[in-house]
Amino acid sequence: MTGLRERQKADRTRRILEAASRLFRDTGYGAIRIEDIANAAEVSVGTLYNYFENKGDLLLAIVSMEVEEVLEAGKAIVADPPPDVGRALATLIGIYYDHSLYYLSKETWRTAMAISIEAPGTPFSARYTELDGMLAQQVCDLIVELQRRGHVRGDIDAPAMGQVIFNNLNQMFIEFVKQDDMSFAHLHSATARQNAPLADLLAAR
Amino acid sequence: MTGLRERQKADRTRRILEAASRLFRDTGYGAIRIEDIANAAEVSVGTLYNYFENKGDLLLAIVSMEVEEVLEAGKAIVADPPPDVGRALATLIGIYYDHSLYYLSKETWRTAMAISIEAPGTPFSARYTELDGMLAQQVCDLIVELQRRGHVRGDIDAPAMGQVIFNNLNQMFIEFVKQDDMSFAHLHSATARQNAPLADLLAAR
DNA sequence: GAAAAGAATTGAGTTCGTTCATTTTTGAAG
DNA sequence: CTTCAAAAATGAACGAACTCAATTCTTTTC
Repeated sequence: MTGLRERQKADRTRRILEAASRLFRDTGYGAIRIEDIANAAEVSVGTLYNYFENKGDLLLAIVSMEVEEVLEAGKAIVADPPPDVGRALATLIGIYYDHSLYYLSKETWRTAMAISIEAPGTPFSARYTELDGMLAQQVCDLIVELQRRGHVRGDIDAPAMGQVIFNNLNQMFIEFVKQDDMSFAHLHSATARQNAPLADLLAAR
Repeated sequence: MTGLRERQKADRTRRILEAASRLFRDTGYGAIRIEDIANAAEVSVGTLYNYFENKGDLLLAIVSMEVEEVLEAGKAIVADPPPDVGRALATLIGIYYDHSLYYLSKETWRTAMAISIEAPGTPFSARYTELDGMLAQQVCDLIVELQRRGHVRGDIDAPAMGQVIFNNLNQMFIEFVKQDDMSFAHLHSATARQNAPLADLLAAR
């Protein structure tokens, strides 16, 4: 049976997440005070801190939900990838990049990534890091799938190469959000150039 | 002529940097208050803010000095690298990694990297980012030098591959500082495994 | 259904980074 | 040496994240 206490808890969590999500999106993480979120969610400041360790952890809870979506979207590519390695990688990475700025601004990404590095022990920071690992795993899975289909050399160390490719796209994404004037097009082309020799290495001849 | 005002300015900068460096090292960035640094440096809080934009920028000024040392140390390797690509990369990366924890703790690195992502516009954040770019350039330089000596294929896109290798080691370093229980040995071996296929790709036959 | 136990909420208080109006110091000009 | 303007230093005040002792609400027990 679902008790009153349990229902109220779930409802408060939802209200806090929705309020924070909307306020962060509309006005930016830095400009919103905890009190603003608490008011909008109709809870007290103290209660908010019963649900989330701190302001940063609340942000990472929101960001994690977005990453979960990206991960889900990536599954389709891994399940049925283009036969060309370069094309397959570009498609998967394209999904990652294109989803990223749909809900979250560069400023929000900067804050989220900064927090995940600075405070890795917090619950949703751990969750975010875990999801990051799952994205890396997905790149590895793509390579393995292409190996299975004979489009990638069988003697390639898929986990190692997948990690390298993921680390590179991750770092490029950091550069991208660090520079407000860097365009999506530039991010895509820079990553494509870097992936070209790697795709060449992977490709079965 | 070097006026009094100029000398006092340089002296205050030095005192602030030395005080902050010592206090951050001894007690950790988070535990030290601006007031503590100001007291130790024998300046007022307001004065400290005339010299550094904020607490984070002061930390990045300190960290940047360490990165400058690493960059300097790397020059020797680029000037006279081992002929084997894998060995050459491992040597250069070894210098980067080994220097890193000599003066600065994992906690300090986490904070510094977080700040450089979150507040990229601050003076010493920009300096730190610039130095990071110079490290990446150094990896590229190493590859070019090995190309020149005939130990790396001439048709390799050195800037692209150098960037990939640097981005990977950078990201691995982030993972390293995020996990307090991750050892140096693990960092080295993971990076070595990832670099193996890349070295293979680069090597002239 | 009353009462006790336990769980969760509350908001005033604390702490610390940062600001800025005022004061002090320095260098230049007469 | 005195005066003046510009530069720099100062620390009290401010704002926002976070805490915690007191209070209120749920659940359980008899």
